[in-house]
Amino acid sequence: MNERHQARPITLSIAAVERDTGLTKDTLRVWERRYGFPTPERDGLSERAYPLDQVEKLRVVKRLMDAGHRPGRIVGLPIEDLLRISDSSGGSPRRAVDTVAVPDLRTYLDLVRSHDVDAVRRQLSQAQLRLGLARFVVDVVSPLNALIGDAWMRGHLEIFEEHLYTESVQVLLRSAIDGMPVPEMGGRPRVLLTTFPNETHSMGLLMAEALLLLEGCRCTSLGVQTPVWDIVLAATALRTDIVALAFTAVLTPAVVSEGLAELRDKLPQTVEVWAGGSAPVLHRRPIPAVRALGSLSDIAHEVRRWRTERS
Amino acid sequence: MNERHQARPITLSIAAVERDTGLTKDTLRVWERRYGFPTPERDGLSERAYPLDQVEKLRVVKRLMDAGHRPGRIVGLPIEDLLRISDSSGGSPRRAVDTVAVPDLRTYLDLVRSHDVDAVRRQLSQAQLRLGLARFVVDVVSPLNALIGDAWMRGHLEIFEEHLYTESVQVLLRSAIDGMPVPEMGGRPRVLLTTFPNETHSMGLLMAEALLLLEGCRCTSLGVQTPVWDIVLAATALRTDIVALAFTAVLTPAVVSEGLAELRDKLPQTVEVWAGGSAPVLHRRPIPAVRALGSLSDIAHEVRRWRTERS
DNA sequence: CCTCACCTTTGTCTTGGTCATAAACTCGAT
DNA sequence: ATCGAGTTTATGACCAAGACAAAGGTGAGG
Repeated sequence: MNERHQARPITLSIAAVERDTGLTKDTLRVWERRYGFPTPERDGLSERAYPLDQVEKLRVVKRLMDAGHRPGRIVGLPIEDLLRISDSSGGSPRRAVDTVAVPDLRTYLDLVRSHDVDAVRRQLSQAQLRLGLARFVVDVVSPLNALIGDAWMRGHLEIFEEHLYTESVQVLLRSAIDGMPVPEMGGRPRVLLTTFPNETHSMGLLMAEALLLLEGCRCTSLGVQTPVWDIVLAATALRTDIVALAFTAVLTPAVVSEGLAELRDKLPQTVEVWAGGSAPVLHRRPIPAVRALGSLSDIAHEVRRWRTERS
Repeated sequence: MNERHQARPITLSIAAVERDTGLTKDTLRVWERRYGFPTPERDGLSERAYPLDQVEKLRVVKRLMDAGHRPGRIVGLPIEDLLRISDSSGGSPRRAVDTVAVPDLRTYLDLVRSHDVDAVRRQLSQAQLRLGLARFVVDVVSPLNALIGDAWMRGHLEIFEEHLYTESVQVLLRSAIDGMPVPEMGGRPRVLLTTFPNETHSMGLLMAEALLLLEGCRCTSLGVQTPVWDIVLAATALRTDIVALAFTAVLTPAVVSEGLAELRDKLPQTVEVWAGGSAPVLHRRPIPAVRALGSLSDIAHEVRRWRTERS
């Protein structure tokens, strides 16, 4: 074969960068105009061609913006500075989990990097049995997601490795959910799980569903990407008590806030809205009558509160 | 409550229409200029606001385009004509399945519309046990997907109803896959399953995985949206024999063709590429050394062919 | 310390243009 | 009539520059 074979592409089109970074074409162009970054080359006929290192920096910038930084202040900085900021601020506020029962998360990372899917699943499965499903989700899966996401952003992990990990965890969680005893027919609360349009990450839904089932809730998942109006229709049709939404940082703060406000407005007062996940807006700007859950472990408390209030 | 409560939105922004129809903002604007359709109103300050009926027509037009029609010829037609065309051409070429063993698909549709999730799952589960997994996938799930998609496109089904159906089927398929005996360690072929970026439908992957497992293949799914280069990396790392891709009509023909050609180019010759699903390009424009599977039932034949050739 | 008014930053939408590519068409030769 | 080559048309992605609303930040006055 010639040298084209196995040749990794060295530049990406604007559409590809939009896919990879989550920054729209409009934004990419306007940054170039305003901040002088990125500075794509031009291909055969004068279309933007982004070198890989710039795409990587864009990913880091996006991650920092999701954490609350503003582009004007950070796009000019060299990537080392960005990573330093990412380390110091984003850090890991929660620490000191039971390090005896919870093996070092880095072992999982290494296992993923070894591409031994079976070993990853075995190790995860063992952890789940050892810790129980609730602790497994809260103390292993959730922080591991963060660790994997971070490693990916820094280029320490290939996308397909991240996919292998995600797929393994999801298979395990679904299997655990599938195997759990279904709460009795009249069980309450009835929870409807979904995400907003453009939010394609279903892992949060799975983790929440597992924890809700452990609390004896009846769960119905709509999967991802349900428009607000359809959430309302579904909640009504299914006589839902609680609508639980999962968020990552893919949606803009405005979309999240407006969506939640609109949903809150269109749902009957008796239906609660819970929002959780890693989107920082949820806690920076609380929406009236929407409960922002700061962490997965809040789910159990909230379910008990709900039951108390309705009894 | 005031009249805002439970008020369905009557127009959509251009971004919302892009989401709902799969037509890009650029395309929507250029159609307006060239063909005089759609004709969005303008909101408070001169931004396009698309009435719902126009969005519905856009969905139908998109569906027809996916079936090979060209926009210039059809955007001018009234929606009734479009639906008629859709009926006659798209029709249902495959018929006369065993109507004794396979209950009328419309029963499922009615069940979905009744919002009784448990009943839907029960009915599907019974069908799976009655027919066996292979026939269930090929004769029930696959045509039912088409039926549901069609009903949704015509506005006979709410989005959330479609989500309820999808979720039910996926839970069932995953559970079936989970419960199947894992082929022995050395089992071949080893198949890698995934989709291209922007292709978020995982149902095709699940159906394929079920059928492949029934043939004794060792499957690894990367989930959806894997970039071409990462598919190559994964195939190499996992010593894959076959890369199986699933397509719907969300990706443009160009993206599909180029992606497959690029993938084919970067993979070792010894690794086969299989492509399946409802994207019409696959069969209109064959890609060298890529096997386009016309239907799910081809999977079994192809696996046997592979084994014969390698023995 | 809170609040309101003002300024700055930022992303999305706007118009109107260029261009490569694929489909459709034309026409001559077999 | 059928095929193939060359030409025209249709189509969607990209581009530039500008406008503007909304969110974020700042400072003065209570």
